[in-house]
Amino acid sequence: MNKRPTLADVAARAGMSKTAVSLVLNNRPGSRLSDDAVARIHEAARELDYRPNAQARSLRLGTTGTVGFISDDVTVTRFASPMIRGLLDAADEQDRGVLIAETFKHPKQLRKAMEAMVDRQVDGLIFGALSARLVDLPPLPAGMRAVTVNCVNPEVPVAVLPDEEQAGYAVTRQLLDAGHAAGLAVIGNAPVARSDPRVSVTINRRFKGIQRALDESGVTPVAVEDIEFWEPWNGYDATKRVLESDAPVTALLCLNDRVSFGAQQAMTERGLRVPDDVSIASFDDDEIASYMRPALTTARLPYEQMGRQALELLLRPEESPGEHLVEMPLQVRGSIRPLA
Amino acid sequence: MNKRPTLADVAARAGMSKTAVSLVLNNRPGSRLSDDAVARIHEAARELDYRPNAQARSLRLGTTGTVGFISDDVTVTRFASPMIRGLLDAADEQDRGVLIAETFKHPKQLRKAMEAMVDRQVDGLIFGALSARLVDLPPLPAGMRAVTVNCVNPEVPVAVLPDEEQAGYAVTRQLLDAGHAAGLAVIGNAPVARSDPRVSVTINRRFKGIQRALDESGVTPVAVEDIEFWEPWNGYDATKRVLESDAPVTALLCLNDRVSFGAQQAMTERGLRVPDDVSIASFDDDEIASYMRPALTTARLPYEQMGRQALELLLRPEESPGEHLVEMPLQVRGSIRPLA
DNA sequence: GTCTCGTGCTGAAAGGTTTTAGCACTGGCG
DNA sequence: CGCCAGTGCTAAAACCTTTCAGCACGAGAC
Repeated sequence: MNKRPTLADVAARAGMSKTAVSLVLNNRPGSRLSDDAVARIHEAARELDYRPNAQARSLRLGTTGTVGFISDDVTVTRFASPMIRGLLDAADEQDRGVLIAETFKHPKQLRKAMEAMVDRQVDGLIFGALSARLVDLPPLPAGMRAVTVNCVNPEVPVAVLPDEEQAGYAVTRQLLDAGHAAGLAVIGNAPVARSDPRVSVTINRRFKGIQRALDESGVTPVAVEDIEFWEPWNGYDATKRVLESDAPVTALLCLNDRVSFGAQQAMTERGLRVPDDVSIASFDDDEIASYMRPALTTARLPYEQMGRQALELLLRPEESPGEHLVEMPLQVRGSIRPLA
Repeated sequence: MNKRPTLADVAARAGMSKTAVSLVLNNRPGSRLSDDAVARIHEAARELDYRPNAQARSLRLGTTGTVGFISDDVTVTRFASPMIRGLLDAADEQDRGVLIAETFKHPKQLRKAMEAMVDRQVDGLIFGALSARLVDLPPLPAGMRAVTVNCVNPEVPVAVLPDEEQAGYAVTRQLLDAGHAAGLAVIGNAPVARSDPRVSVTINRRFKGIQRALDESGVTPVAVEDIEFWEPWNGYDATKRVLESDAPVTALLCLNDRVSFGAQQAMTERGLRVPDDVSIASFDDDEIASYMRPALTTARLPYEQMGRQALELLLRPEESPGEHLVEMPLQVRGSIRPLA
């Protein structure tokens, strides 16, 4: 039952002082130790399989090499997974640990999670949210670095968000370029959500991008259906309404993939096929998008990139305040048929 | 730019020694301080908003109040989310922090992740995997507590697994009880996976439970289709084969929900409806199961419970070695039609 | 009047690291 | 010879907590 070797053990074995060992192992420039001494120290450390005690080091340094990730619900939803992946990946590259907490229940929980992390002396905090919205946060301790990802907060200087305007433009462009200018229906206008930043700060940008593409080509949709929540059954209902209205629809621009999924079911029920009868494109690249047949053309929410970028921005010494937009790449699959 | 207050600050303010403050704040039994002193100390701590320095405490105590969670891929997939939720939830209740890492790339990464956590002196390690399989782990440091969740390893004494045998039985029972004894097809036998514990240690139990229910009622399926990987397109193909064989099928027992999803597509294409023409039941309660119309009857993989239980077992002082099976609750939805 | 015991409290060490300040020695220069 | 600069190295403090050992004092017992 022998404990972990300490710096002192290494020093003793190498016949040097703790100072010397510390200097060598952290190879501090300017410490002029003989080559012989350096070699002996390295050898002793290797033999003992010495690993520094992180607590002791943090205590001395006031820094832990650990960052905290706090999310409302993200951690905990399928949406989150790629975000965490990106974050962990980047953290690993920079030899940082990641402490994680979720706070989906209550502001009190958020405060508690933050305190727990601050007590553990994290070097920075990343706040993530499920939907890209304005979030409330308790005041940050002075000097605490922070970045928000997929959300914004006035106290936090740097935010990582998906570039929804670009995506709105790209998806619409894709449909128009395929010749669907005359028969385009938009499934999922969301008047309520669009007016409340606490629901989403980016949703309007998605629409703005869509509008820009439409204006550019002088196109007016043949139908625009409101949906309050972008869920499959609502997409199903809305699509049904459009199909029953006898509007000359050749393509559905759905506001997300779950809506597309519902839309496709509605079409299948009426004997319409994708993309032969009606094309579909949408947003998010939800898992479901690749299960559908044909697979869905969609603009991907780049969660992994966002997670990665959040961590890198947090650790980057030079502040780069402001919004960092991450491109939403278009996944071109089989759901759009080019019209002759 | 004032730093956090320390124990010494509180002591000074209360006119007491650091010892006294420590005693009071951790209310150690047997330390007999006057009521007056206790009150003064609490007051001083409150006024300064004192919070103990976690590193210093850990250094002294050799314990950090933090557990590590390492997963192959779990962190990072939608499967994982509920597991992490359960784990974080339980951790929060016990005032533990959770350090997280993933190792989906390489054994070397796993080793590195473990070392990082051991260096940070976690009080215990939880290993999670995407599929319930036998995993390789580097040797654990002596005295390190550990539990595996959704995987097993000979070095780790306690493992948390879903109770697949019970689920197999329950799902099959549900179909048989609905009168489908004479027309039951099994979609997704997986001969290769069944023979390799490094792919899955639980898959055989699922089949065992199915078999038990079949034997109990003296039922032989009208078809058993092999599928190597349980993905939608394979389910689609397998179902198509069954439908084309003209076997008198009234119900499909699919081995997971993604297979069900593909199966349903194959049926829709042939103009068959669920559940009117054919019933379906399966396993996992994947997100997709609730999107399907009708929603799928399925045995839920209880990831959240498993995560929670893993953490609780890790922290429970009395060892309870062995496998801990968590029930897979049957989600009864609309995909099974009772036959008259 | 001395001993013993209980009460209320504190000093100092320990835990493992980093870092500042400085010691001892050598060789070269005036 | 005396001085200085450079070289190779180390003692000790500091980071903040917990806890062991024990001090001082007063009261009661003998």
